[in-house]
Amino acid sequence: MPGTTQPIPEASLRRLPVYLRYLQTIDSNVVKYVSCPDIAAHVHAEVIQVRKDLEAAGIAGRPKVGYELLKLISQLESFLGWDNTKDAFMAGAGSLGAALLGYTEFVRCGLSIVAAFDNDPAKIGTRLRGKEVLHIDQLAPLAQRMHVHMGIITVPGGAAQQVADLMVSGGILAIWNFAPIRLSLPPEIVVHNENLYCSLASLSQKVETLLRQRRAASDSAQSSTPNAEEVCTNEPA
Amino acid sequence: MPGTTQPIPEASLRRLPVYLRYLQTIDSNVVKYVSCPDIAAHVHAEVIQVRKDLEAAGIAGRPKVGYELLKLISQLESFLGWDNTKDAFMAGAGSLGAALLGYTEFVRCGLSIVAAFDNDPAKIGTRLRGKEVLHIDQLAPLAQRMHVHMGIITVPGGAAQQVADLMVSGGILAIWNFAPIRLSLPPEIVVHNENLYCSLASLSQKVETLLRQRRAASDSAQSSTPNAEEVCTNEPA
DNA sequence: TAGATTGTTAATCGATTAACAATC
DNA sequence: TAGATTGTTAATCGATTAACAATC
Repeated sequence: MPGTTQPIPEASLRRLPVYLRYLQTIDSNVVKYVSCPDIAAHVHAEVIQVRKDLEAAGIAGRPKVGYELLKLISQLESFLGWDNTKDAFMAGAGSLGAALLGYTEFVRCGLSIVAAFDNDPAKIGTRLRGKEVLHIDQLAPLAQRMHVHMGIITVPGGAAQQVADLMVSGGILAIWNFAPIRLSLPPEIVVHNENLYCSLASLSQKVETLLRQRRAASDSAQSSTPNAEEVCTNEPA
Repeated sequence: MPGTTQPIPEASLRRLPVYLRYLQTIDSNVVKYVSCPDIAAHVHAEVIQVRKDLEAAGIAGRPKVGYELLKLISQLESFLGWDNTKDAFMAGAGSLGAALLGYTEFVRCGLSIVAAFDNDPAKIGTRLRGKEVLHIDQLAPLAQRMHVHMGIITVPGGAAQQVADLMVSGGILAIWNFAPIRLSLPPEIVVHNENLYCSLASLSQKVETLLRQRRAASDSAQSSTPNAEEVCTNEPA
């Protein structure tokens, strides 16, 4: 069916910016074409995976030649939506909010955080990393008036659902949620959860396993049965 | 082979803390047993997925009865390594570092950030959220002396590899990396990358797709061919 | 006993990997 | 032409989902 494009796998999607970042380091005056083997070697990935990911992004190359560097970069940026910057409102003017405003590269990735919102009277009217901090009540009406479609939630878990509802009522279409709760939202809203507790679980479980194996190894070493097991849980990246 | 346990899928691992969080909200004086259907209903997951995840964590229940609440909680905590707290050193005393120190719940998840390290003379000797900020040169020797096995990297990308090498030299076994670069480390080191650009890519691509469909829909509406497509890219949790 | 839940095995689905043809 | 790379199809692998038996 024309117009019905296969959605790209999440895993591929998350690898594309890694490729893009490498491509952007290449001097386009010297190098005109890049190949999948070249990209793969530099980002420590498999050649086939790179090619499949580009294919999934709807990007084609030329056999034997490869991909035109500048064209590939712009195709990736376009696919990711990084070529036209979207304004975003951030709810929560705490330290996490400050940290996110410190990611100056976000604007090169199509994201411009234009203002922060909080309910702390002491913060209203101040500036956080140069951005105005407004009262949370203004979020919805301002989002509507300024046609802001992206929201970032850095408030505590207890306030996140309320804030998310405000965002939706203001016409926000996509939410980057850093609060460690599951948001209940209309299905058409795009939500990306950045739950650090889930990440920590992954990390700490692996460490725990590692430490247990170490203990087991040293125990068996003491009982003169050395059989330390090699462990490799390093992430591809 | 006895002792050779199947590693749990990453996806299952990331769901376990969600179940655990729900279980911890239950009054153990009232409820003694919980079932997969119950958990699934509360965390908006599938019953089979919950059961399979628990099975993957090596946790067994009793047919018809379910899982003993307090036992299940402690089994999950034990599996995740959240029952014995590990000390961690954090490299980078910036706003992201401050934000992470603000996650007071981390200690309940087995992670205690005991000190921060930086190379900015203005920061050395100060305190960040009550934690001492020491010179980065002290990280390796102190890690060794204090038997700290976990490291958190919140420094800029350019300094991350250097800092990671320091950590490894100090005997650190696991690294939670918030710098947007791929670290080259010995394979036995456990690394978890928290690359926000990858997350942003995922989010912005979906938003871009959504906006394009909207435009296409409104265009075709103008040309009297209304066929707006419903889109649902909401994440499970 | 009946019904609800876990345990276990099989089927499905999708992502990754492999193999080979097409191309420059 | 030969060789390297992309394009395309098939095979593999693993996670998810389904089905049904075992259990209390």
